[in-house]
Amino acid sequence: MTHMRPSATPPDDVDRGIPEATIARLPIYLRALTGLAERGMRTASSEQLAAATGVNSAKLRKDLSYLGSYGTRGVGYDVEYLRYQIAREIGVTEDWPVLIVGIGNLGQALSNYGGFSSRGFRIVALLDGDPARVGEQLGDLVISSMDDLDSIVAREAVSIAVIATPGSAAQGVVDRLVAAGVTSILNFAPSVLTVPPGVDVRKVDLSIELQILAYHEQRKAHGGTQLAVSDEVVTL
Amino acid sequence: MTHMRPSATPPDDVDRGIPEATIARLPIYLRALTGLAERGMRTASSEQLAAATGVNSAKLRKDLSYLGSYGTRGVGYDVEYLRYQIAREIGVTEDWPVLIVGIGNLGQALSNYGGFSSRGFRIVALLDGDPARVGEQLGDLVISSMDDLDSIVAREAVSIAVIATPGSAAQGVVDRLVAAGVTSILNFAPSVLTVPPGVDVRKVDLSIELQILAYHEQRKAHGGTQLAVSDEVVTL
DNA sequence: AGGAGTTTGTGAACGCGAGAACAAAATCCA
DNA sequence: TGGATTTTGTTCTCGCGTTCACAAACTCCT
Ligand SMILES: NC(=O)c1ccc[n+]([C@@H]2O[C@H](COP(=O)([O-])OP(=O)(O)OC[C@H]3O[C@@H](n4cnc5c(N)ncnc54)[C@H](O)[C@@H]3O)[C@@H](O)[C@H]2O)c1
Ligand SMILES: NC(=O)c1ccc[n+]([C@@H]2O[C@H](COP(=O)([O-])OP(=O)(O)OC[C@H]3O[C@@H](n4cnc5c(N)ncnc54)[C@H](O)[C@@H]3O)[C@@H](O)[C@H]2O)c1
Repeated sequence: MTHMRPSATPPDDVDRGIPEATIARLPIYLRALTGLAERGMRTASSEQLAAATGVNSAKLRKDLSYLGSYGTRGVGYDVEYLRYQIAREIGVTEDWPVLIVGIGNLGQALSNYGGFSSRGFRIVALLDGDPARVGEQLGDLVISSMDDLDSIVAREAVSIAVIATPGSAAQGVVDRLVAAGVTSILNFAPSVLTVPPGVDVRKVDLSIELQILAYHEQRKAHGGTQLAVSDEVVTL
Repeated sequence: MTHMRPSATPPDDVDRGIPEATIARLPIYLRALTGLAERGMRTASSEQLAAATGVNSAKLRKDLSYLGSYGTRGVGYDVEYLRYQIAREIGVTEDWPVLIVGIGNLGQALSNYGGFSSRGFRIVALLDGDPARVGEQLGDLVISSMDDLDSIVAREAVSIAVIATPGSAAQGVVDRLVAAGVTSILNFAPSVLTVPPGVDVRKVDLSIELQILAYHEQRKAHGGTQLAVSDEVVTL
């Protein structure tokens, strides 16, 4: 998908390229604004938003400036207006249909979770490879067979799917999802997925998160650099 | 915790500061090495590891070089030896005791998950604020009351905890965890947590992940920059 | 109307991480 | 033994993201 404009050199134009790091923070701002709106706040300064989100206020202002000049100097941002603008930028003014594959421990927890609907997503189907599970009722939905994948994706216009199968099954499932037309995937299985260009994969790996915590925890225990300058190993 | 060595200026010494980005990848290498070892592979080159992890081989070599010179030029890395060295660096040669607070949909899925034990963690307690849930058996464990938090943390020497309560309860739970002596927290609740210095918090937010996917998905649908140079809106 | 106070939007400096490229070190083979 | 081959460890460069700092823009009060 290397689409490049004819005259390449000049970085003219309304460069619509919002930095990836900013995009990852927009949902945080969105959530904070929703919270502020619920508490009746009409406007909010970048400092207030910074306090509510834990993001540095200058960084927050720069992030918002990528969307346009939606603030008023001396006043701040209109909470409701900014909330809508961010939702529009992210693309969650309407709900996205989402499909979950692998209805085990985790898949079940996800399908029971009510928080997605208020954040721009609607779970439209649950799929599992185990024939014994197919037909089982779970909330409003019934678990479907993998055989129905293509028809479901087509009927519901699904472009986002969640994988909660064991790691060994994940690549096979991805391939089928991609073949069915899914182009965005959230992967909970601990495996490296290969997808064709144009398909996005994000992964959530709880073991990795814990291991990162463990690393820092270990450092805390061992107190600084042991083999450093003579400074008794204190081991607090 | 602003501990700084007397003579500040020269960056001499065995600078034990491994970049955060590297630390986040070590668990990926660890998992890949475990997989390769299971398939009987004795040595692996950086290219092979790169293929198995989806990480650029140069980046991978640089990451590993922070741990020491564990490779052999012309040969590669000894799989078992490197696996152990990484596990040691992360701090998962022994299991860390972990405690989960909030045994709802998600907390239950986590406590049923078998994958943690093989990756350096052992769930030692489940806590819930709902008195009706206390005493309920769940696998090997029984749900404890929040009143037992301090004694459990002390008895099991817990330093890592997982929060899976509703967002509204999260800050209160964190405060209690910190007071009990927990210094690393993995948070699933969609709220910004405030903790004293010395305490690490990592968050996992599924809605945010989905929203990031939605953003890119929206871009795919609208085909490039619409208001750009005259170049018919193609909308593939 | 005008000055004091507030807050945004952004230019500029800086630091970190990614990746290319290559010299050094080890193996293999004749 | 020595040259070809493989692969690591590291240097160098570049781009992105963070942060500071401040002028511009707006409100409020007198
Ligand atoms: N449960 C957790 O808390 C947790 C934590 C971290 C990571 N994970 C990861 O999430 C994934 C799911 O975990 P889980 O505990 O829910 O596992 P699980 O075994 O409870 O559920 C897996 C489900 O996937 C289905 N499945 C298997 N192969 C399939 C296929 N080819 N096509 C469609 N469906 C298939 C199974 O029938 C089962 O229902 C795993 O990869 C696990 O490593 C889970
Ligand atoms: N379930 C999911 O798939 C999912 C997905 C994304 C995010 N989350 C988030 O994870 C968290 C848990 O989700 P869930 O679906 O398991 O919720 P849940 O309502 O099913 O479970 C929450 C549990 O926390 C307990 N609890 C409430 N207040 C408490 C307190 N003060 N102290 C101790 N325990 C307390 C409740 O008794 C309950 O058992 C929520 O913050 C949710 O937003 C969940």
